[in-house]
Amino acid sequence: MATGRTHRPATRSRGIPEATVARLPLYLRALTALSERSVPTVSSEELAAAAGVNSAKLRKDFSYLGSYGTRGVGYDVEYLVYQISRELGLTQDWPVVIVGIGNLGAALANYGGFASRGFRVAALIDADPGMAGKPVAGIPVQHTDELEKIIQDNGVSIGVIATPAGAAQQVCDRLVAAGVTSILNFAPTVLNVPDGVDVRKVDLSIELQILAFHEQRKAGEEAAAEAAVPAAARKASTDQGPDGDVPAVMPA
Amino acid sequence: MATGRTHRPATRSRGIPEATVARLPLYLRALTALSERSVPTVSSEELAAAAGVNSAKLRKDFSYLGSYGTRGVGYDVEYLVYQISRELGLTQDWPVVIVGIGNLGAALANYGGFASRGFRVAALIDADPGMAGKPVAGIPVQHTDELEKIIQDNGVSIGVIATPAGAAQQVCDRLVAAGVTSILNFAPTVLNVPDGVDVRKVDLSIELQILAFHEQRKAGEEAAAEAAVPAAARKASTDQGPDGDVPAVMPA
DNA sequence: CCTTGTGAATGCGTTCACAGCA
DNA sequence: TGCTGTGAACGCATTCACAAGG
Repeated sequence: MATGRTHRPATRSRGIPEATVARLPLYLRALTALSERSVPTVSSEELAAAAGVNSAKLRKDFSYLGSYGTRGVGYDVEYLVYQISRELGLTQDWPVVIVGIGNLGAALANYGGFASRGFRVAALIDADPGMAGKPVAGIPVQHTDELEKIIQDNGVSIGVIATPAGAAQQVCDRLVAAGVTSILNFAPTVLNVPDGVDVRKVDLSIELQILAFHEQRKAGEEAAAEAAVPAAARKASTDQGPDGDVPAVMPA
Repeated sequence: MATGRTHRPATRSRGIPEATVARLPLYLRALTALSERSVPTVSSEELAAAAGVNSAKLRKDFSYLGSYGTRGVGYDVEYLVYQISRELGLTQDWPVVIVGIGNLGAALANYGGFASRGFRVAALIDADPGMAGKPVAGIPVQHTDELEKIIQDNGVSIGVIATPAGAAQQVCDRLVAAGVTSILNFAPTVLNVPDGVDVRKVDLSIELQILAFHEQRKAGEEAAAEAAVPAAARKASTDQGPDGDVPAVMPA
């Protein structure tokens, strides 16, 4: 993991486990929904169900933030929303640039979930001079030449890369040199970044391949199950081990 | 919990750890690149660098697949490509449907990385009757009414949900009822699925929030560092672990 | 009673370090 | 000699089960 640094720095570490951090946005979303329905309090059991995790995990997660619940009652929805938002740094405004305004970049620019939480699309950047000036999602696309200036003028620290794979590392280098320290990478490439820069990646192709792996195994199991009873000949031939553990890719 | 099986069933488990499975596509991509450059063999060290992991992890990962390397030499690139492809189930063809042809759905339909590995977009489905018949990425959009028929006629087992959050669960239920057993969810919702169905999710907003968390912490550390050492003493770099790896989005 | 908060137990994944083998 | 393959050690995450406390 990019971030999972294990450093034990001088200051009394605030130390929230990475796995917990990754779930906070999930809790926040569930809480926001409750808040909109004006639900005042929620138990760990209920909230866990809404977020798709189990309640013990949720309580443990919250215990890293502090003691925000009331025994015998549950958690105050509004208060928790605030605490988690603050912990995630969503009480401030994060200007974001998107580099690479193709199909995907445009889709990201149009994505509403952006503004909903502290994120603001500060600029769209593309290498195609023909795109310069054209508005996408109401924001004019700017040319790559302006990249450094844009980053600096807007104090951008988070960049989204939606370029073709071939351009990604180069764009990444420029973003980092200009001061970006967090990158969300949609290009199917491994990005090399210096220490102190976080990279998270989203890769459709990888996700599908992981699904295919499990899918294939399910098919093998079916066949094995079918063959198991009828045919007595249990040869060791099929080395395709029928072990039935299909891991939970997600809560649910 | 959807899946989280823990059972240790009869047969001796073929058991490839989930974390390993999630990295196989990464190795495969690096190997494919080497293959295209006609590199015949590669050491664990080199391949690990290309995939952005450390070599011990890579060797351990491969050890779950079998002994495909040669001591003192390394791995045969072509052979490994084949073995990993087979393990991931990419030697067969996976028809996929995309439901929800908005900005994102259209971007996914146009995404080239699909066909490159065993995946084929069998159909595009949208609830808007106005879209029916319109071609996106060369494929005519079909109406949601046809969903069940499409799934069954094409033997689709993998579905991609790119609808608005409000429609996702409903679409998911219909996909599952029609026979889909693997779902890639782009909608910002927790999907409930029966056992035996795998769900992976991709959520832009969550990724950004995780980045924001670390970003905020960096800012805090900077300030703390500045305050801690008023003037001189710039110590030996910032802590930071030795490994410069790149993360993964993974389960959740 | 109820539900939170948390030590303790367990399980999984990563890393280490070296034995085994071309 | 050099690199793979792997047992063992370690560390992180999850789960259990119950004490604490409204």
